[in-house]
Amino acid sequence: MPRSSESAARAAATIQRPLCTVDVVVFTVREDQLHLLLVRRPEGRDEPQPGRWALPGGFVDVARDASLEACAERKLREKTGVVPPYLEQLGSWGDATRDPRGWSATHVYFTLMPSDEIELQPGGNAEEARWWPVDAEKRWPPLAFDHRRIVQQAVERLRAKVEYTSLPAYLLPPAFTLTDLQRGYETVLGRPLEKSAFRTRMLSVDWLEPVDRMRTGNFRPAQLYRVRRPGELVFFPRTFYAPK
Amino acid sequence: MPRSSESAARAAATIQRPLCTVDVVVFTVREDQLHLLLVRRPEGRDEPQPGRWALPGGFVDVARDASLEACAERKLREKTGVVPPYLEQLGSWGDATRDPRGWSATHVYFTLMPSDEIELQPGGNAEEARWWPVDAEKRWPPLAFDHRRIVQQAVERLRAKVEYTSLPAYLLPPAFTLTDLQRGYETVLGRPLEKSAFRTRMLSVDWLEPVDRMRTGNFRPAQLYRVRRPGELVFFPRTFYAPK
DNA sequence: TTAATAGTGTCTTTCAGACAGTATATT
DNA sequence: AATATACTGTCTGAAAGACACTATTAA
Repeated sequence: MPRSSESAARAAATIQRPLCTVDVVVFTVREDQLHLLLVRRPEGRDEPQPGRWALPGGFVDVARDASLEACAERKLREKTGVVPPYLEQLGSWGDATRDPRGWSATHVYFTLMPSDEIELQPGGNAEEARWWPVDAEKRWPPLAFDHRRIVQQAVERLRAKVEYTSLPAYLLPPAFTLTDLQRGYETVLGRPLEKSAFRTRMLSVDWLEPVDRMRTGNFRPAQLYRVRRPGELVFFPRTFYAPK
Repeated sequence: MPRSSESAARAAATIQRPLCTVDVVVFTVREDQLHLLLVRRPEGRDEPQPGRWALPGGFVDVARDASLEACAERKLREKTGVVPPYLEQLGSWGDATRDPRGWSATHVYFTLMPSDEIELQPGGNAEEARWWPVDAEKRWPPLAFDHRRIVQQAVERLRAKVEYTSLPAYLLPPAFTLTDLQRGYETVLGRPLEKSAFRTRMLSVDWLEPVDRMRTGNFRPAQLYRVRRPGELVFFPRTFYAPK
């Protein structure tokens, strides 16, 4: 990969290397609203953007992290104590000015998880970690670095992909009803879906299996389902129609 | 982004940084076949993978490259002399073992271009640059690093996206007929599409405009079209149906 | 006039939207 | 029995597949 005029060994040894970080956008649903996780940066006077809210993340540690994805999983474990059921790379942002410490590239992953699994773990330095509603962007705090732009892209990608994939299943506990699942979709998309078409779509692809338990308590019991192959993503042949 | 126990300044200064590279997957169509561009790595004895075929790319140069994307554009200019009409980030691959020189992260972009615009520019060191047909994977040379895997992902992404976007327009010269465009789609997808449905789809979204010229020469003249907003990508509401 | 390519029309199929109707539990 | 929620059926509509048909040029 070095240009032919460079000696590779020299280039690898001497070329100035950008900073290399990983950030994670964590989505969940609480109280029928899509939320994402932000953490407060420490206040130390050597810190850039002290006290600002930011995506959970940090430097790749070449000694501990086998790969970018492993690094994302570590950051996530440190903040939420959870091994993500689904982790997708959103993209990379790298340029000379996004971080005052120098040319830096961040590698962003996103994940979805049921909120009741999560116990937020404040970092050793009394960092806060908090859920913020995705809508109500006006009321977000100012974000560190270019994280606002990154979050916007993540939300865009999530919404686009929910139109034709099984992504919202990862917002739910292992067993759920079709109504739960539909509410998951509707919460992410921010619009109602038609019940009959929704159920036909979900059951026409063989990715759910009924568990032999029903959800009871509220009037007529409902069939509980679970995902056949957790970790995989299912693609539907069309997007939901946009409403008129 | 550093862990709270670390001083940011110290971390930025002392943490060992991964190598940071950019690679580009360049697609084109020649003789009704999808091709991609590979370059031969130099033979110098300090070079890893000497003489192997690889994606065009190389180290990010923090002094010259304003961003990852700018770096991709530079690599491309050096190899093909072309400013890409479309450039999309495919993803990043970073781990401890993919490059013998150390922990490295590569940032991969892909692009499509009409092949007649391109004059391959061998590097100063008599590197070769060559087009390879995407099918006939068996007859590819062994690729350097993890580039085979990356190429496979790029092809997958391209084919998936062609099902519901206007991507193949970037394989064509600025003015083209609907038949040309259909052939572009068919070449990428490797299967025939139905003419009537294809034309209806293309014209139902307002992204093409007729130029007041016809393609003549071969029997009945055909209307030439151009893309209304070059650089943009159009999304169609459905994928083409998979054939039975 | 024929060959070859450009372009249209018609019928079927697939699947989502709309919405009404039936089913089964709790109270 | 009333009610709330679970689930199904039927009709419509949008866009793709299949394929036949018409249109316009060069030779």
